[in-house]
Amino acid sequence: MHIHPRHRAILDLLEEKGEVRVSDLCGRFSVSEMTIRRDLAELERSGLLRRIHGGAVNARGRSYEPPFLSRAGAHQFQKERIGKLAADLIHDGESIALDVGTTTLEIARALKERSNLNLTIITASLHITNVLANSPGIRLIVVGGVLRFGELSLVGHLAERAFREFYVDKLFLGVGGISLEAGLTEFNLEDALVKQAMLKTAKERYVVADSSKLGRIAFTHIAPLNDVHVLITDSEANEKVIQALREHGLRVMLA
Amino acid sequence: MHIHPRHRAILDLLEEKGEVRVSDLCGRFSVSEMTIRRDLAELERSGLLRRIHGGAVNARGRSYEPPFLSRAGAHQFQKERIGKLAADLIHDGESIALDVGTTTLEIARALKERSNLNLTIITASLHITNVLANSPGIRLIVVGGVLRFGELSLVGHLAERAFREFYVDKLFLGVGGISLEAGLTEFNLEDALVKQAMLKTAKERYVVADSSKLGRIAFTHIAPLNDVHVLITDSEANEKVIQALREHGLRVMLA
DNA sequence: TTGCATGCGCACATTTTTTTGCATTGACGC
DNA sequence: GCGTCAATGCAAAAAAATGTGCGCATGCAA
Repeated sequence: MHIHPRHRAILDLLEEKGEVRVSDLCGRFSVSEMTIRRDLAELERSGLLRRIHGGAVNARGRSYEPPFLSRAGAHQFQKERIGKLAADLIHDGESIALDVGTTTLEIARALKERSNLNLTIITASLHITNVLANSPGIRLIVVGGVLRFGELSLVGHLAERAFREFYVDKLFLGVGGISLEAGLTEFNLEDALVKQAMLKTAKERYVVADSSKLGRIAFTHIAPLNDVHVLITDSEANEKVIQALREHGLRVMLA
Repeated sequence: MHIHPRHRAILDLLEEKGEVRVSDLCGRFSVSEMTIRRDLAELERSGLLRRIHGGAVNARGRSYEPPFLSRAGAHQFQKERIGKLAADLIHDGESIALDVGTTTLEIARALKERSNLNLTIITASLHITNVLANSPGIRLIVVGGVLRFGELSLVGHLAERAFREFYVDKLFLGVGGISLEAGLTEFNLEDALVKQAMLKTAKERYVVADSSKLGRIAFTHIAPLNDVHVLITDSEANEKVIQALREHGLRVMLA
């Protein structure tokens, strides 16, 4: 990729100060504010910084997170964008299944931001439950099961059966990998079984996966690609891979 | 999600001091009180702090809603003693059902302290789940259900059915009231239904109730006194009431 | 009770920043 | 020379952040 020297300089400044302002940068580089905004927008798309009103801050070191929620640092920014886009697809009154995972957790966070939304949400993730607890307007159904440490996900026959009993408008599924050859795959067998159950009961089925998951094959098979309708990923994704997935009949949305 | 540096600074201050005031913050950041109020409102919506009159306090650590917290304060010492005593009755290898409530939560906390204990615990309380998550040796089964705000308890047919499917060695039940006339009673109907389901599947059935619950009658009937074997309460309890309960065949333990 | 002080939050005004559409520039290849 | 294309600038419109005025609630002291 051809990197603009100004971009490099902006990132250096950001590294040094932690925060930069549009008004400051345009003077420093003798360009218009418009140009700086475009620069920042592009750098933000690459996940190298985060835009704020009037400037930008370092993408790393966002520290005010509730401690009990572990942030998966990797591709965090892409996940947030995916989460936001997914949340925007959800309409008032719908019933939604939210899978376990850091990307789906971002959907939950984005949903919490949107108020006056009446939703029924079913999930096997206690992280998501903790985020959405006490959100007015959201009726939260937690499936039962054995608690899997770390992920705080519920697995086992209680979980699988619970999903079989509810029919939802939309499912947002997280995966360990998605590829043409192996379809949807996952690292943990028990989680995979739950995912299979989820897939059976949803009208519209979305996979959310940041670009690092594309083309990757994890340990267990979940389902063939055809079982889902839409993939939501981020704009860093390799174009050829996306094209191939589209030709396979999958609708792909870029966040 | 907004990354406003001021938000970040407010949270840092909060972390340091434990409490911040609107009037102080608006001077510190040279903005109007209105702006600070808006900031605090937004941060509260994200669950990062708790608003109080004139300012905000840290929400981290014990991160949940007022109703539960305020109730947790009452008779806290007694509850801790009861929890400790109950936990001491639990032996390695047993399976345990832990009911929803502040007293049973203390049992969970006491259990977490005791290491090298292999247990299977089933519960409908997300507070308890959060306490016991990642405790080595404890296999945690969470029943499913609809999340009841405030209590963070799971209710409904998923919860009831889950309890019916597991047989446990010991059940520790919390109640809203316990009396000779009305037996075991509870404030919330849905919780009461779940409690009934729990009672059916346990070999040894304990009620934990601090002395303020004795002689009190809450809204719904759970079960007659005969359905439980032991009451664990604190030593503040009225002796006559205890005597009466003992004569009725209930074993009473004082913590 | 009344009056006062404090704090809250809505509605609207103001300021700042961003977005958008379009024009301009200059490098590059033909 | 000339068309193309990416980079840039400009200005109007839109959106976001902030400030101000005002009514309301609460607590406290006269």
